[in-house]
Amino acid sequence: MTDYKSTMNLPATDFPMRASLSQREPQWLEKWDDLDVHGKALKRRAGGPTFILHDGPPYANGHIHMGTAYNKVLKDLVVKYKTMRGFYSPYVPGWDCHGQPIEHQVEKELGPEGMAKTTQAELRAKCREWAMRFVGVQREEFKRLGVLGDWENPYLTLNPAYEAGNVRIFKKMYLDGAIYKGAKPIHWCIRCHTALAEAEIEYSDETSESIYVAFRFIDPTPWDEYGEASVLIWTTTPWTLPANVAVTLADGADYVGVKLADGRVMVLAEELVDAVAEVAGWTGHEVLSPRVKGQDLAGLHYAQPVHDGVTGVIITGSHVELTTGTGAVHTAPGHGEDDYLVGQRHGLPMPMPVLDDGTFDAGGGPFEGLDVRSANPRIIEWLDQRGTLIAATRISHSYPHCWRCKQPVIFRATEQWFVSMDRTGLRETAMKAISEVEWIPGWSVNRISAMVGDRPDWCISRQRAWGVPIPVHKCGKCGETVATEATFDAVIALFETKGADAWFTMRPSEYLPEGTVCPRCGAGVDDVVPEDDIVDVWWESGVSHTSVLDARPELHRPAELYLEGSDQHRGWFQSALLTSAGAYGHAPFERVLTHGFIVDGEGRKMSKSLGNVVSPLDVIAKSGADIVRLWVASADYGQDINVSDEILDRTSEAYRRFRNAFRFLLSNLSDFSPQDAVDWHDMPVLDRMALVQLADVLERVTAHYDEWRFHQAVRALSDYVGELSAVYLDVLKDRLYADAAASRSRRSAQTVLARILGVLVRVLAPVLAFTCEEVWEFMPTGLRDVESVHLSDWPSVDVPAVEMAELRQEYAYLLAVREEVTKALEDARNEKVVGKSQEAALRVSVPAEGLPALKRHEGSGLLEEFFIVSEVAVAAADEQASDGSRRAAYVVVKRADKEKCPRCWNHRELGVDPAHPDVCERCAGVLAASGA
RNA sequence: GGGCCCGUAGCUCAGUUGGUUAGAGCGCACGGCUGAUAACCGUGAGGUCAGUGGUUCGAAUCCACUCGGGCCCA
Repeated sequence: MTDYKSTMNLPATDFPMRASLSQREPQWLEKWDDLDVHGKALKRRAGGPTFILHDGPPYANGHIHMGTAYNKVLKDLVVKYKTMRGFYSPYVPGWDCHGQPIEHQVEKELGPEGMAKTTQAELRAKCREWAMRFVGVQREEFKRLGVLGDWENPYLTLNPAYEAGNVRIFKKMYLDGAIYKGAKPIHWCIRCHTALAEAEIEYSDETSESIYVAFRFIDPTPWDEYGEASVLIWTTTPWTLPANVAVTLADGADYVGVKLADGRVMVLAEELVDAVAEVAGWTGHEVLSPRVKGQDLAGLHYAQPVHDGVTGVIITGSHVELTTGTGAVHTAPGHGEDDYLVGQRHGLPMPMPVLDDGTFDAGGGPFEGLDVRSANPRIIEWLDQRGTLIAATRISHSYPHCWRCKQPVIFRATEQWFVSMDRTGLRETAMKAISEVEWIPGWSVNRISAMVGDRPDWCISRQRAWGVPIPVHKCGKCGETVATEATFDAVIALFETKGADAWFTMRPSEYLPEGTVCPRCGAGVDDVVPEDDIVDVWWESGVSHTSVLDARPELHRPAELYLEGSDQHRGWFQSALLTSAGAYGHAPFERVLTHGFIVDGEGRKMSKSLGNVVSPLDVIAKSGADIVRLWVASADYGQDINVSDEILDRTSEAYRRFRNAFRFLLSNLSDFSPQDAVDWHDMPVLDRMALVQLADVLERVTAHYDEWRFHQAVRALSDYVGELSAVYLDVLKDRLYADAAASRSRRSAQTVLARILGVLVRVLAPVLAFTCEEVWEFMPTGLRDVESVHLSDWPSVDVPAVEMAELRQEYAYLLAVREEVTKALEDARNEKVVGKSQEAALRVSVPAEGLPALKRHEGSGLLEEFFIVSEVAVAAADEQASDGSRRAAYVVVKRADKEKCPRCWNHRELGVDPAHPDVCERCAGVLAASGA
């Protein structure tokens, strides 16, 4: 038998079936670098509509993780899509470079001795070095993910111009009266004389005093008829009693009086009476009526337990627990977070009798001069002598300690700087700004509104070294704040030229205007000293709308989009919103997209202890960045996003399907160029149907992208490619392989394949950034108009609109019939009647309503082609299925009685052409034309 | 403890204003093909829609509670 294989147009391409992404991707990175794809894309879009996605700066410490990778890829997806749609969409990545974690790392590296020898300026230099190192590390890692942007010129919060932006906003808000100096309790180490951040605290068990103290009421109470009433409090920090100003009760809880054996009445939460009685060793006590709700006792006054002649007040709060203690919480706003917040809400004073070194000043009353720890037993003894100590024991509990000296830390109010939410109406302005922003997904607006709606004033000062100074001065003589438009402008100029480092090395007289004087005592510029504190890093990153969006000519404020994880409702979204609302009166973004957090396959957070951490770097090394990108695009970011080995395996399988489809398309276009294209009206109806399908899927996918539903776009494409492989591509093989290479029928098929390829490679490019570039390189040169797929335009498919509906309907009908055919073929296969479908001859019976649609194709070859069988006879169905249901078709399968053509493998009449007696008529024609 | 949110087949996702037997793709099982071949095609088995209780003629969909999970607070 002659070998006909060589006479066929079998698929041919060098596009590898195996992706080997981890090896091949770097090659495309190089190409993009060489071409400057991001820059070129921007030039192509210059003058067009803009779409600014403003990057939220990740912290420049450590390697990237799944969360940062996810976020960056999602951003890149948006930028690539918008760029293809014709938007001028520059992407300027940024890093958050200041802050306690870096300072802490550097300090740990230096060790205590090294720290002692290091000046603040030197420490800052080391912090800068550290930050820059990780900017470099993360930059390479983000680039490796295929993220395009201005990597050579990112924004860094430590750049002088950026630092100056902080001062611009501060100046505006300070001069408006929104920024004030107040006090707030923070963790304080009395041995190191320093403030501690949460990360600098180590918790360990500690034995503490546990005392119950009676605060005598001076207002009438519901229990007065039984004796002298007191509210009974419990505390483990007796030394905070001199700072007591209130007692907080639980709102809805019931309180009762308890008459003790000695006749006094103690007021406490009813459900804790038994527990307290046991600890205090009460016997013969009596629970008195009435039972009163916490809120009904609010406003009563009692005698301050330490200071004679001073009173405290009963208030209520939601933080009061009824599991331990008495349900009546001793409240000293200067000594605890809850106490501070509840104090703020009730407008309580905040006495702070403890000095830097932990000793009491005059506010400590009888304990002045003692340090807080040695004061404890003295206070207990003193209370006992006064008769107000009801019980005293000791308990062991977890207590915070200083990471440096391992000593217990205390909560102590210190002077801090605040942004007021209400003095200048910032809360109102911000709430209005929120309402003008598009929040995606929709629930996101609830979250940000709730947070801004009831957040306390923003404490923006930190007692650290590595950051941007609070840009005000104080009078060295009287302590008054020195901050005017002129001093702010001088600081802005200083930071812009020399950076914030100059704050720590220069004297104010070197950069402040000569005429600067203290507004209170009139001291001159030589007596002015700079503020020690630095600004909260959230403030710093927040002002990027000014330091970056306003500062860079290619960007603008407000940005079209901020896109971050949902934790940023508390973080960057809010700090950006508040600083922008405070300075400009509106939001810095037009819309905000938030995504969920990365969790493992079971939905639990990733942690080292659970051993479920997946690193993007490992995935890149094992499977490639495109797998990461496809995983990102496939997930619904509206909720938490799962990742696990299994999920990534599934992602790789989905990837392979796309890749194989690309390979098939490429391999059948190796001899095709645009001038071979066949016009719409010269195309077989199947090809026109395929183009309608393509137009439909493109429309769906575009809508999904436009509505930020990337996973739906990927799904639509995946479904499309699946059906394409199963139906159209499978059907086309006969024409592609067996018809004459340059025949109109084959060229028509190729025309459609080329359009499909052109659409797929473009619409998938934002997701499969590397693979689509690879495909681009393998496409016939006539099919690509630019050097890189990432420079190309979003595709369109031109199909005569009037014909679409009919073609769509007819295709749907043919497909329904085809489904019955495949089922029947499967049955026949199981009966060993046929193997491959080409061995089959069908009789297809259809109900009357479908008959004309099918009948008119009978004998044209279309049905045989579409079902991939050798013969189709169409008949009217007069029967119904045995179960009474109506099917689209009833199919009888027989083995084709004609012989198999050795060339095209269809069963046809052979030898019609005596010149080629072995083969069927079609193949004979092809052979004759090619001169074989 | 509070605020916002999530829980549909092994995996990723659809399920329109509550309306027949809850869908798809992948995976899996079985089969076909060997001219997309570490591919391709077909058939099939998988779900008490987290649970419980309500509202309703009817609930995956509305309400309440419980369980599990996430972020942010405390």
